Formats: sequence, C-alpha cells, structure tokens
Amino acid sequence: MKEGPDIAQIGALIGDPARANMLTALMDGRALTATELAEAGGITLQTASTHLSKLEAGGLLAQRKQGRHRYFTLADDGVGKLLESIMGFAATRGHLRHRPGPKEPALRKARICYDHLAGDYGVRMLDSLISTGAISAVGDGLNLTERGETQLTSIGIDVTGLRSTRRPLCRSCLDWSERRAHLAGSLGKALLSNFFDKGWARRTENSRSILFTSEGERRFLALFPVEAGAMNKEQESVDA
Amino acid sequence: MKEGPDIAQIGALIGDPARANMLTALMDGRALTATELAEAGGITLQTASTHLSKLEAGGLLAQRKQGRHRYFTLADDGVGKLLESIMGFAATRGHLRHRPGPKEPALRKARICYDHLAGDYGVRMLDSLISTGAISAVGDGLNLTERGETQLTSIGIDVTGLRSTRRPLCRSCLDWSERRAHLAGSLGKALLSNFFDKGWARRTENSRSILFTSEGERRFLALFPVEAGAMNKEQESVDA
DNA sequence: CGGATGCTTCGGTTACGATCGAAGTATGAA
DNA sequence: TTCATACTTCGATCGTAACCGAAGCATCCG
Repeated sequence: MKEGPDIAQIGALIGDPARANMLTALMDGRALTATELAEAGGITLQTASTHLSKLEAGGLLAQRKQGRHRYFTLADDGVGKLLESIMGFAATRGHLRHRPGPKEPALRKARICYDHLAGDYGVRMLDSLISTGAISAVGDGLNLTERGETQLTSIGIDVTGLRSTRRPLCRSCLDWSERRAHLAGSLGKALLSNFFDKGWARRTENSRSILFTSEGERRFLALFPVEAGAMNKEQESVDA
Repeated sequence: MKEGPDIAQIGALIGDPARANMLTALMDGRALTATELAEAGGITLQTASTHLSKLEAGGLLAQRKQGRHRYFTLADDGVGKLLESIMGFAATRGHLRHRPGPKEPALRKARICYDHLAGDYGVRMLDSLISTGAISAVGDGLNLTERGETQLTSIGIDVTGLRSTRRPLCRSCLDWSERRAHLAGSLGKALLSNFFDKGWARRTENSRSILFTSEGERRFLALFPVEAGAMNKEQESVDA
C-alpha cells in the first residue's frame, strides 16, 4: 500500500459537486471571477472562496489578480485533458447527470472542450479530415499530412506558426457524448478560433455549447464532408 | 452548470484514501479478495466491504465469486488507464506521498502498470524500441513497424495473434515516476508476460514492483539498448 | 452434522469538511 | 474621504460518510 502518487487528493478535489461544477465551468478555457464561479457551483461566495483556494493549492487552478477581480483559469491544459478524460470515463459508466437539462442537445451537437470543438460536429470534423487524407491516424496518434497542411493554410490557419509552439499540433481527445475522438491540440484550437473569426459560430453565455449561424453551419458542413457510410451514427435521440 | 457527465461521483469514489489504496493495489491486474484489499486499504473487513460495493456500483470494479472468496479486479483497462492518467497528473503537481517508503526506489526502477512494464525500465524499453526503429512514434501515437514485428516475433511474441484482438497493439502510457511515456497496449502486456515466462523477472508479493534476476536484467538491457545520449536521465537520487 | 472461514449487514459513534453569517481586507469610484 | 464592490477569513453549525463491533449469511471442510 501507499505506492506512487497520491490520487486520493486530486480525486477528493474533483469529488465535491460544487468544485466539480466550477471546474466544468472553466473547461471552456475562459477566465472566470470568484463570483461567477460561486454561481456556477451553486454556492455562496465565501464557500466558493475556500474551494478555490483548495483547488489552487492542489495545482488545478491558476489565478491572476486584475484590479479588484480575481480571475481563475484551469492551471494548464493538462488539467483540461484530465477532466475531459474523467468525463469520458464517467460517460461510459453511465454516470450521467440525473436530469438531462434543456441544453443537453445543443451540448451534444457542438460545444467547447477546453479550447477546441467537441460534440457531434467536433467528431465529424476529425472524421472528415481523416477520410480526406488531411490528417493521418496511426494508433492513438494523429498527424497532419502535407495535403492537410495545404488545405488548412488555404482557409487561413497559420500551420507553420502553430508548429513552432511547444504544444503538440494534433492530439485526439475522447468525446464524452459521442464516445469517439475529436481533434484537440493547437490545431484544434486554431480551427475553432478560425470559425469564430469568420463569424460561423459563437459561444453562448452560460454554457459550453457553441451556436452556429445557419450560414456558418452550411459552410462548415461543406468544408468537412462526411461520406455516406459514416453518416449512420449521426442520428441520435435528441429529446431525451 | 450541471453540464455533461458527473465527474464528481467518480472523483469522490477515488477521493477516499482507503478506496484509492485499494484501487492502486489492483493496478497490477491481479484479482484480490476483499480481505486482501482491506489490508491494502488499511481498514477492517467490514469497512472494506462497503467501500467495495460502492466501487462496484460505480463501475470501477468487477467481482467474481469463487467458492467462499470474492475476487475483485478493475472493471476493465479503461479504469487502469484512468487511474494511471490521474497518477501521472498527480505526480506533475507534486502530489506525492508524504513519506516515500522503502519500496520507492524499486518501484521507480520497474513496476507493473495494470498489465505492462512501467518505471525506468519501461521507459527505457520504449525509448529503445523507438530508437531502433521497431516502433514509430507520430504525435501521441505509437505504431509497430515491419522491422519491429520481425524482431519481436523472433523473441517469441505472437504479433499476428495480438493484432487480431480488439485491444490496440501499441498505446503510450504516461509514467508517473519518469514523467515520460512507456509502452502499453496488448504489445506492452505481451512483452511483460514474455519476460515472466523466460524467468527474467517476477512479481513481488505485496507491491507493484518487479524484480529482475541478474541474468534477466543483463538480457533485458542487451535486448533494449539505449544510445549514450539518452543515458543522462538515468541517474536519479535513489535514497530519498 | 458442527465448526471454521470469508464476507455482508446493522447500529451507533465520530470526525471531517461543506456550508453560511458576519466581520475583515483590498481595490476602485465618487 | 467616503462609499461600494470583490473577495477572504473567522466562527459556528450541521450533515454525511467513514469507521468499527457485533451479529448474520454463505460456503467449505471434516
């Protein structure tokens, strides 16, 4: 017994519902104030404050003071990755929320996962990139091909610039709603920013879901076609 | 708030020290009885029993009755993967055990991670396989090359057989002690079994650490050479 | 059968931590 | 300076869950 790192500590940090809700709220990558997080956790500001100190001491959160506000973010994308992997796991074990809320269908369709696109549309995008040969998938790993580099550069992604950062270009990230992989990494982030910049989609205020404009949706689907054979997984009961 | 799967539930399951210890004990892939797990968790049998029901209800454990014993295992390798990823995360945040025990150096050198080799030797093996071109690494993913298939078949690994299973052949798994990747997947499992079969190494009774015989160690190091440049990370304070 | 072993269930205690009201500190605005 | 906002710290309460002793089943053994 007592071998290796202490998983109980971070399990306990994530194990409290209020804290879990706050962490989930931060998974869209934005920095939130203590007050906003208190609301997200459904608790008072005092309680949230103690929770936030614990999360920071545990290395899950980073904070930066700005005037009289204190902004909290996930400490780095390792945390986002961890949380998403727990979500993926929880989804496979049926640990879903008791009452699927009204926002559930929108979340399943398109949402932000730390900083990239997830949900049905995220999975579809990766599927399409792979089937058109823009990204090659070997085992767990993803790799941008030359053809893919050309294609993405042509729609305004600075692939060369992304390559120069330390962060991996392509990572696959397990999608808890689709239970299949979508594209993470700096390329995943860049693609989503690209959609925002072009006005194809926008964030929603109090949710991780992403809203596409009808024009944006049309363009997105045209840009990332899916062959007929792969369409059969798209239907899903949406009303729940 | 209240979006997505319930990460708090499984966080809470892992967050209790006694449960975390029991889960860690199961990470060597063996099936343990309730009594053994109680000892691993440092609690009485009654308490362990309730913990074990909770873990089973949560989908983390599977049990099978055999006579008057009840054997528990991790429900599947998704659980092992999850636990190891939390360990990796915990290690990067300095959530180490308060008092590194006497078994710590042995654990860092070679231990079992669910069903494959981890620790210094695990990392070394993967490094060597990559540097000799037996495995190619692209991004996050690992892939066995033709040369690697030939090489491993020659030492008695049934690569063709492994390919026919659903489980991925090569997966990379973050090592919490070395903070680098080692080889998981069915190939990782097969390699470790191969070492056991050849008598190069054996499990220890109450720990996840793996003991190499001096002959086995010699053979292992010869089979997986590391070029001089990569050796500089090998030294590590061992006394702690 | 009786006795031993392995485990579960029950009941009651205890301790920890989540929670909030209230007071305290810091920053900014008027 | 004074007031307001944003947040933290203190103090006290309260609920939950971890815990163990004891009793209850189940299985095996002789």
